[in-house]
Amino acid sequence: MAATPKENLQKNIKSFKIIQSEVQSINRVALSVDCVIFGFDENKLKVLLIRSDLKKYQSKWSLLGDLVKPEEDLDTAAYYILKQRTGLNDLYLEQVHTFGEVSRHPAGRVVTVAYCSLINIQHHRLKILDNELHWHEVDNVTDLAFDHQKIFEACYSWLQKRVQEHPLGLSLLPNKFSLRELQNLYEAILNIKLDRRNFRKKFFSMDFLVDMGENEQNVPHRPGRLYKFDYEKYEKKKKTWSGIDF
Amino acid sequence: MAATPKENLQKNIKSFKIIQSEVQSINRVALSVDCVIFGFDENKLKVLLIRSDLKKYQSKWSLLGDLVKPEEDLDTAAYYILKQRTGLNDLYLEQVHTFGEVSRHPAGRVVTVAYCSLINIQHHRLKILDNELHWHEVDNVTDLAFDHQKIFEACYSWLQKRVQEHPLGLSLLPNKFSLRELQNLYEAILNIKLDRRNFRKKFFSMDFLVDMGENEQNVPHRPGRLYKFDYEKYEKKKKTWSGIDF
DNA sequence: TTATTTTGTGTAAAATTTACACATTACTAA
DNA sequence: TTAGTAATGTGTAAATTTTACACAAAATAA
Repeated sequence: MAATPKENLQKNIKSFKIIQSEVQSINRVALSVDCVIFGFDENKLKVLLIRSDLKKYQSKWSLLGDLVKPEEDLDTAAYYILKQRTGLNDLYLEQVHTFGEVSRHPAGRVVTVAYCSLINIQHHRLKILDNELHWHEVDNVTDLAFDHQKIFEACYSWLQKRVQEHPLGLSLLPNKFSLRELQNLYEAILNIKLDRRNFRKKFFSMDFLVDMGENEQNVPHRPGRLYKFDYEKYEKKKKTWSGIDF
Repeated sequence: MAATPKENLQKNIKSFKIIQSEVQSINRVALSVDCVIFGFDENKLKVLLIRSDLKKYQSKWSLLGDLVKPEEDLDTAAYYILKQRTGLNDLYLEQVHTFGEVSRHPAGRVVTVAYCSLINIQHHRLKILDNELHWHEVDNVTDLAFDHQKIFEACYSWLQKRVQEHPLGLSLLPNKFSLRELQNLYEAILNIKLDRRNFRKKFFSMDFLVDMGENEQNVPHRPGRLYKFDYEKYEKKKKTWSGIDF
């Protein structure tokens, strides 16, 4: 059934005109941010979870999140959660996706913006350990509260793709790292084995690693060279064309 | 200054516990979706814009968007805008990013979720033409209303990256297309020139093009072969590893 | 029938990716 | 001190992919 011209006009007006009265009216929803915080320890990729304290999700694990306040930017809200828990410092944070299914949250309509963060577990000791906050191996993460499993998996997939084209993964390592550590990191994130010689060749040829002139300490075998990543150089060189391929 | 244990506890409780009273309280914001709708015509990449009718943004162009209703999924809201304007049909829609700066909208706090859509201009005639709704060449898009310029540019960059790894661009073409049309499309989106022979070789080697056994009609020169894209085959073959490179 | 325009095709060179093995270094334990 | 252990560091050949590039064939228009 075709709409009358009048109906069309009404639709039309609603569709592009966001006016103050509507913004202030009941057309509002609660907005939260949820952070998928990755760490790397014992050659395992880990994620930071907390015990949900909603009865409905009793005993289930959940991501760290909070409501966004009306006077708070989204990114700010996400940083705040990280700061609270880990004490901030050169951490990597990026928005991944927004989840807005009507009934995703038991307390009512809550739209959540998912952020992915990568932190170095050694450098950032956890600050508040209530509710059993701790690191979980990603392989063991199942059955999270709410739709957090879905959010977690979206962020994990995002990370696996993203580390292949961007050096964000290095945020999981100490500033000085050996090539073996770097390779372990990639193998853990991507869940594959890589050839050691080709991995080195690849990274050296990208030419972003700076030789620190130091070796590893306290390893029960020949120590590896330590490098740092030259982010400045990387920023200058960013490439836009990588070829059509799917 | 360090927080007291009590302060810490309060922070902590706030940080993971989203309770009903909070959801229903003033901790709410208006939520909108904005669609960056791309089309392809006359070998140019185009985007669908409407004239803003807010006085503050008089004479400026803006994206198509609307408030999300409390009982409406995000994706649904985005689809609805497209349906309204173009009459729906096999269109491509994907969420790109959420923009939530506190003062991005003059009517108050409005967080907006940006979607990118690709439609075939021939197949979808515009339905409602008020407010000078029409297609603009992407090169001429400047100075949009609100933060829409930023949103547009984010979606355009996203598209340029995305077409290199996903066949979404084909949504901009008719079902049957020639390789020249396909190449023109890629050249328009990426704003580069591609070698014709290598472009064909690449696409044929991916092996997703199905020869329709037909040729172009009514061209003033040798007509090209027509192909369609085999999405099913593509879905089966999706690859996960493309190699570290940045 | 001739001129014009665009399609369709192959090959050689360069660059990149892959597979693969052995000597070196440092620590540990006898 | 010496032998064993465990990981580092390195090069090359083959395979694959990417790039650069030119000419004959097909259809239309004059």
